[in-house]
Amino acid sequence: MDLEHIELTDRIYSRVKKMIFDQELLPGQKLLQEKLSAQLGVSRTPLLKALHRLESEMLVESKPRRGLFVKQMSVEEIIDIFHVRAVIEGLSARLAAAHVQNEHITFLRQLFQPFRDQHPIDYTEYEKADRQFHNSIMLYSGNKIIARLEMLSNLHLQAFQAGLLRPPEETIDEHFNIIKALAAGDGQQAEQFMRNHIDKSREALQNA
Amino acid sequence: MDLEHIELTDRIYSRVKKMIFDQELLPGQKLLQEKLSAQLGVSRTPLLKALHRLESEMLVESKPRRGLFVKQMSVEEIIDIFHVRAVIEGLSARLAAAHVQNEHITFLRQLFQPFRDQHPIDYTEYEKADRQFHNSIMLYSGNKIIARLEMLSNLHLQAFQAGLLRPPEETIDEHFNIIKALAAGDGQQAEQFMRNHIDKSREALQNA
DNA sequence: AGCATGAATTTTGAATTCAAAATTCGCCGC
DNA sequence: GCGGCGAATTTTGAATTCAAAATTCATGCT
Repeated sequence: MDLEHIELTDRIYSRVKKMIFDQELLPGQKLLQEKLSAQLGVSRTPLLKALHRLESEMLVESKPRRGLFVKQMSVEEIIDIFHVRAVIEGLSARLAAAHVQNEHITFLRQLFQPFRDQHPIDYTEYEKADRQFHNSIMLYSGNKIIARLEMLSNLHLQAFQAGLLRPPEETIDEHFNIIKALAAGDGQQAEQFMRNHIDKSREALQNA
Repeated sequence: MDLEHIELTDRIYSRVKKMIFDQELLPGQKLLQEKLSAQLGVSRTPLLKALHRLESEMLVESKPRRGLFVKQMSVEEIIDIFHVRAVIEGLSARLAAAHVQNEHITFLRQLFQPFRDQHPIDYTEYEKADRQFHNSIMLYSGNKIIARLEMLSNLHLQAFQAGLLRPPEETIDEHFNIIKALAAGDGQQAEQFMRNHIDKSREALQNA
């Protein structure tokens, strides 16, 4: 019984995901299966499995009989995602408040500490911290279904790169307020703060 | 250019999904790829693609090197799902209130009309109406991401069959109240009613 | 030159084949 | 009779092959 074995598909999945996040594969680009699988040194079978998984995470899009493409998000879709994020992450914050640990709070604080007096703020670094912040709270919720939806908070990359989102200067305090509510174990307030935080970003997007 | 063509995988996907809902394939049961694909008259390739799609919808579970199984939900997981449903469907109701059509309202009302003075209520029929009600409102939200999460409201089947949920007599009025709020275009209230409705079912589940 | 037609090439979707891991089954000792 | 051991069988994960559809390319026509 070989429980250690890591599936080829899983490794390919991670590599392709990274390629998309690193912009080695660009939004809208067609994914030539033969070429990509050759590049990765595997057959089309595990590559396809990985790509279908990414499709379910909305990073890849399939056009039947046409091929698979790196998903290109429209502003409308990003707005839809933000609506969903607001309520899902609001719920996460509420649930997390009930059983968050001290180490968790410390970790969340430390994520944004470097930017408190950094001028100008390194947007790319801040964006990474932001992603970690949101992903962590979803994990701390302890809800397994939310864990599956984590990808929702990884999808606004394009909007961020296009400069469509609010600048760090505007959001950093909101993050600390959420952390405060979590630390106080106040689920209602944590939920409210998180929802407002994400809703404001959506509104910025809608007015852009 | 053959746009009409329906992929084999898609047909297999629908058939297997139906088999699961119809309990031809039982929760926890192992899915023997060779046998199932033979039954369906296809090779393992399109069957596997379909099963992986169902996996992303949480109807099927994969245990690496062990095989694919019809997913068996634990009560904890169902509770997690209800937490998520409450906020997602609450959001759906709020968004739907903004642009719901008269025909939609009529359709929703007509779903529950038969049960108003039916005694005793046919639980199986009511469950179908309930599913349609929730799915419809998610569609009326107009949010494409919510449409992708529709499956969440199709997953409590087991809980229902186990008699763990609230009886129709208790929920029918809640449904009509939601419809009223939608008809009035009151998004806030529609959201509140929907959240309460689903949260109450979750609480019933937690106390069972 | 620009466009339409159709042949050549590429690429996808599906079936088949193959190797490695897991499961089953029968044998043996106790 | 029961439990463990190992060979036979089954099943999975991955590669390869094959057919059908889509795309590209070349040719000839206006």
